[in-house]
Amino acid sequence: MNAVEQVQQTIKEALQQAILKARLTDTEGMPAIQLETPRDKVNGDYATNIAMQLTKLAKKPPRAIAQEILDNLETAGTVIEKIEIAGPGFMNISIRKDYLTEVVIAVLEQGADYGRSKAGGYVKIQVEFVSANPTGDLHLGHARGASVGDSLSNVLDFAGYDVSREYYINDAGKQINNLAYSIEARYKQALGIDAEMPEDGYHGQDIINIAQAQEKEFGDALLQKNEEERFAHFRSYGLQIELGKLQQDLADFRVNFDEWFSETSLYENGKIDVALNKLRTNGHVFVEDGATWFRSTTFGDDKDRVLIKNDGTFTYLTPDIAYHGDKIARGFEKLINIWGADHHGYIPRMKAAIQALGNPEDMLEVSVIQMVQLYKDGEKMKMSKRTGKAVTMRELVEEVGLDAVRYFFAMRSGDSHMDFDLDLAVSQSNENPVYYAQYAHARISSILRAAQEQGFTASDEHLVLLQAEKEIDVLKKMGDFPQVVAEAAKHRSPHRVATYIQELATTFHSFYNAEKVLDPTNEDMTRARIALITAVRTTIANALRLIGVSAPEKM
RNA sequence: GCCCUCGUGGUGCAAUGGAUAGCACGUAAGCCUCCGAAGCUUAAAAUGUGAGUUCGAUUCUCGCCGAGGGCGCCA
Repeated sequence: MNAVEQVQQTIKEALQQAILKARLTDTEGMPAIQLETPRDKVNGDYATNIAMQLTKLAKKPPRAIAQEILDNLETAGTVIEKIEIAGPGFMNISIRKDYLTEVVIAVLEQGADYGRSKAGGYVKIQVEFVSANPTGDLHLGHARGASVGDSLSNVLDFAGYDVSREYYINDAGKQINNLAYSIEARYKQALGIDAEMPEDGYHGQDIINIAQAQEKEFGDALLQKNEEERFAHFRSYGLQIELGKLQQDLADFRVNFDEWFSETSLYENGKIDVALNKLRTNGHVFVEDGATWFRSTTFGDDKDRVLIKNDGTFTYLTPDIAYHGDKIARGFEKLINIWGADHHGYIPRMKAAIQALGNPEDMLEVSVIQMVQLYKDGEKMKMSKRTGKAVTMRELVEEVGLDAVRYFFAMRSGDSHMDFDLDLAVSQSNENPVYYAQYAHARISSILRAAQEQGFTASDEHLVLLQAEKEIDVLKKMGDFPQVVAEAAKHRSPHRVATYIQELATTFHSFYNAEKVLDPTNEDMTRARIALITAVRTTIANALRLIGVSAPEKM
């Protein structure tokens, strides 16, 4: 517990004591006391709506309850400087100014860990995201999914969850066969043979490149192999290349996974049968029209789903159920899947499967990431000019820059349909929001460099001097960070961190314009302010790190 | 037709059921002999619509209107 949390804890305990003393409820009925930071600072440093929450229990109007709490509250000698009733029954609390500066000490002590908390209780949680088929390049939508998934994972980790990031490789189904056939066709074409692409083939440039590389390496030698061998070769080779490319693209996007889980391994380890048997044992499977079905309607799906087709092969659902069964068997208490909006119709059957395997429905959470629309020159732009295909993640990063892409996706809630303004993201000017936060970090770095040259050092001995309005604003905003992270984790909304970064940068810039940090005529104040801005820089860097954006010392 | 997501200033987005609805772009007016003006200050401008639940609704429920997505023994 850092210094700020201790202050909050002290206030909560004092309120609880007062409530008990006033006999408004007993220990059993005591609601959790929420301290929020009021929007408007005339309403104090903290506010609580506890009096409103107690209306039902105490059967009195909120303001009367608030008054009774006040009458029984011991404030002498505590951090509470002032407490008053406001509006419909809020209790606004001002704390002694010398306690506000505790946050600076907390940040300087915790450094890169400032903002970390135990809010998540170390629940074992798995986040599965991207999971694009290894049959081509990642595109725009994957970039958003990767950004949101990675940011969410970072936030969960920081908020005290035990997080694992996982990518599910669809390396077993029909699409991989199509990949192999597509490479084969391109290979033949590279040899000058008239070959037709398969009906559901992949027409991307990457496939042509792979085939041409094969032609260079083997000439026509692969034609000598029998069809089965050649197919197996293209299949495994294509998979290796495509997967390697995915991994590289994601690493370059600052997204790293703990586990790359192969669909094929489910077949090899017999896990599909394990899952099917469990569904059968639990009575959720039936046979009809020559197919084997999962009675998902038992769990609210709008129709039952085929598991084994009448040709004896599995539908895509079957290994997916086995996969989720395996996740649970590995001990995860919570599964979060991040899916594109085009898969959202799949949620009810997957949730049904989770339940059919004997688990609570809410064990699986699916975050749906809505579509991204690129705009350039005010016009909708779906296709890449270069390739005529959907814009790839790599192209987007090349054009816009990694930080801007990560920031733009991190800014938005995943469930909002998003318009990505390419001109704004590309612009290297004050119009671009990513620079705003980075600029604050660079600016502080610059001041600290100057401080060092002039022989100033930080000191936490004179923090009490930080009394100016803008300084108080910065202190309070900085103190909010751990709670912001915890809330972002709880609501699975990493974009709240981006919103926070914006706010913290604003309070800093505003402070900067109002007060001079380096002042040779006031060394104590200077040293206190250096401590303050050092803490701000750490907080901004930590927050930027959570959303995968760099914190530059110079720009 | 059924299901899901979303409707907030001119535009793009925020807001655990709480106080005077935030931010950015754009618009208008100011601020650098001074630590980085990619900054600051000020102004105008918004909850699609109709009911309901509640002390209190941008938030929850239902209807309507609008946008996107999904409804396969494809993945």
